Amino acid sequence: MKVDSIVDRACQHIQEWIVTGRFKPGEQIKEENVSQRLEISRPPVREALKMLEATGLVVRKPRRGVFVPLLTKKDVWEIYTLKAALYELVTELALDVITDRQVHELETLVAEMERIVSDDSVDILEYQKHHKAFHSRLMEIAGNGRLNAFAANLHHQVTPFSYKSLQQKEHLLSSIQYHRKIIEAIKKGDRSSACRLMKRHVLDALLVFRDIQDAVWDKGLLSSIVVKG
Amino acid sequence: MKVDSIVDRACQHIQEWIVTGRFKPGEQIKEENVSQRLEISRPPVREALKMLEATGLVVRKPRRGVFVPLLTKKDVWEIYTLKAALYELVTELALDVITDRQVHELETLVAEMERIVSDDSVDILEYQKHHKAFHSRLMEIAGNGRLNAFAANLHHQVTPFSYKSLQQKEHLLSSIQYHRKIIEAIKKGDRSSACRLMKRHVLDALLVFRDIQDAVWDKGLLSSIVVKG
DNA sequence: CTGCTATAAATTGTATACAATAAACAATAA
DNA sequence: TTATTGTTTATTGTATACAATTTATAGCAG
Repeated sequence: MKVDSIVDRACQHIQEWIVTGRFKPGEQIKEENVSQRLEISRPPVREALKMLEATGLVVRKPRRGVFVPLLTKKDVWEIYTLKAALYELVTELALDVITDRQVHELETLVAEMERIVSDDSVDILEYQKHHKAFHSRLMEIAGNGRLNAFAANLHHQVTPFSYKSLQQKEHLLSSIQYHRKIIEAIKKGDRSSACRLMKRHVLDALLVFRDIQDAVWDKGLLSSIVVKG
Repeated sequence: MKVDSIVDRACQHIQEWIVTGRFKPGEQIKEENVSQRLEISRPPVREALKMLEATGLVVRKPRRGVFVPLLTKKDVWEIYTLKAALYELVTELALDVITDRQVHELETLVAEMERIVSDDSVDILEYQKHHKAFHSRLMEIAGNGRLNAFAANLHHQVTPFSYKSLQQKEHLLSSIQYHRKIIEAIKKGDRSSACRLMKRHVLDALLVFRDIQDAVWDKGLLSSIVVKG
């Protein structure tokens, strides 16, 4: 069995702590703190933080330390503009090579999502599992590892802010509609509709983001992204 | 005056050595080698390599060392597929906010490029300077820092392979046509044409890549990207 | 009581030292 | 001659130690 290096494991742990809110946006991540929790020395922790710094998941203030980024409106605009374009590309690439068998797989996942949502007591974690599986599967079909890495990176950058928001029931009802429509478009072979729906699905998450983090938002910025969908 | 940290400078040096071919694809980058050249100790070199590893500019074989990646056909497909989509987005975003003044700036740059190419003894380095300025300026106008970072990353990943090829005179003649047409489309306000031309311009560089690195190519892979432009 | 300065504590940045692993080579046996 | 095994060497992985800088705090002057 292959085990990751200490640095890789440190990287994963820190990333998880950021994404799940154990390290909160704006908070400093102290090297010794991490090294003590993981029972390793500082150098591997530093290397792990350098990797996260290179991907933008943490920011370093020289001689001050590393911090979980606080996103500005501009940052969120950048991330969602990019994310929308990347997911359009995912859809386009996937549709080039998708098989009937794979379409059926995706359809089954959507059906599962619908079943869970229609249930009286919605199991949100279970829903998220299938939702994640849908997008992972589509990404896998698209078959572009770097596209996957970029998309995952952007996702991680916003997750600390939207982690709880996306668990809200209202958001699920909107989300489910998009997946149903996307599947229908795929089955019809309607490429442009599928891509457009995927883009709007991504930007839909942005709207929830705005509802929660109202303070950092104004509508002007949002509309500049959404109008063209 | 603000000076970069030792790690940042090591990062820049190593990156330059890779891009300009001082470290060749497939070659191992030994930590002590770098630390001696830069007259620093190993830890900052390791941290710099970890950053480059996180962005995919080097690959690490555990307990073996870090190496300049050897790209497969699949890698090149991934990179150019993504790069084309990102540059389409650059064009789209830039056209949302570009001013007449800025259009004129770009036009001037293209005019310079045409002048240089039409000259008897083409100064290729001078051409590249303006070519780079054109794309940098457009990226700047688009105003998405993360998009810029992603595009630069992809660019760095292929440059070790196309560094010399792109200095060929034949490629310039094709390149210049695209820029002229792109500017015309922008001036007409023809968004879709501008985006399509930019996409084809990116993929045009891929064709040169194939001509040089013939051994790793077959035409089937190429056409799967290019057809839809 | 407020503001400034100096000192101390905490944290990052860098260097040195040691451990572990894998590659290279040589020696020996089939 | 060739394959295999043991030894050596080179390189990475990790830990410890020290230097430099920044921030917090306490003391003191106004």
